[in-house]
Amino acid sequence: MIKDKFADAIAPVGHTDDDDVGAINEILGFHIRLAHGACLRHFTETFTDLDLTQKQVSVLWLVDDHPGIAQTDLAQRLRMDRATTMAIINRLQAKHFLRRDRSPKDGRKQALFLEPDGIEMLARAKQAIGEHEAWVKSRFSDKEVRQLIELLSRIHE
Amino acid sequence: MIKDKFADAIAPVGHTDDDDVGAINEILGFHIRLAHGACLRHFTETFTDLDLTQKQVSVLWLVDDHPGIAQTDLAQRLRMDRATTMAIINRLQAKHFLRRDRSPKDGRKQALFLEPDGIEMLARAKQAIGEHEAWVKSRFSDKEVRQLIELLSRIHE
DNA sequence: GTCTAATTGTTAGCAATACATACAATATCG
DNA sequence: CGATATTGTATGTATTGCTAACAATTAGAC
Repeated sequence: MIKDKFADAIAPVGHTDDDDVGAINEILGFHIRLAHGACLRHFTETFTDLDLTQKQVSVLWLVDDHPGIAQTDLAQRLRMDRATTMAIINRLQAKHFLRRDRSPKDGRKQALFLEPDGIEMLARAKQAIGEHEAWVKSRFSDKEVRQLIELLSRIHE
Repeated sequence: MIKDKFADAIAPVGHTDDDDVGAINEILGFHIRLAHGACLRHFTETFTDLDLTQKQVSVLWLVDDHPGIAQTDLAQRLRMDRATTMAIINRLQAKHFLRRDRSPKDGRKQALFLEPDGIEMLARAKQAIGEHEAWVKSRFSDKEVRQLIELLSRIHE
């Protein structure tokens, strides 16, 4: 019944209006992190029913786009280390969303493939991503979206 | 000796070139998250010696900007819930970077103040943030930085 | 003023990264 | 063949984000 999250009204401590000193608000990285937080929060809400995280959806999506992809390749594309990738793959496998096949070409590698459950879940996830994206993009014109993607890409590429 | 992180060379699985289907690369949220990841990773590297996380620095900074701020107010500004804020404050207090004083005006609130160690650490942190910011901003013109901040603000505000 | 409701801090617990490290199996190359 | 690198795996730790419950305090309704 109690809406905990951010319902808390703030009791302003002093006088400051967030735009005084060598303000934290001038730090680009600060805004990137806040925007990410807002984004991730809305994503999580949107995916409450599907019980999937952003990382998990990304993995399903990439495995679908690249059947037989290896864990290392996945990790590289999503900028994760191998241990973290393992944890995510394990969770998805436990839910029967994907399977590991030993790669015939390279015995060290595990080729990843979506299971039927995973294919269905991905379809639903893409639907939900549509909503989520609409929420994000509602703030921008098409031109601004392209601009934003271009600028952000310079950071992570 | 082994540079684990992202040293893994990728073994391209197939043919795809990342720009075929209803690509994941067209999702704005995806780029926000990758950019955030890259940002956070560099931040963490920059702050290895200081042993501070991004959240912790933000808290120190805000407590310095708003002496006597309450935890709820902090949480609201950084978009965290109360429990998470507690954990962060506890860690910072354990390091003697700040202290809790019961607020004289509202017995429920804890007024936060930096301790001498915290003040010194924040000074060093701001130095490090300068480097970190330079790394981020090196990709952009001044105009683009302002643009980016303006656009990102629309998401988290 | 009193009683009820809301706020604030706190504690405990859980899930999901993110990372380091070490190990085994496999592949590659001199 | 033998040294080295790659890949997956297992373990362990830290941080974050959230829920749920509880006590103390305050604010509001009446």
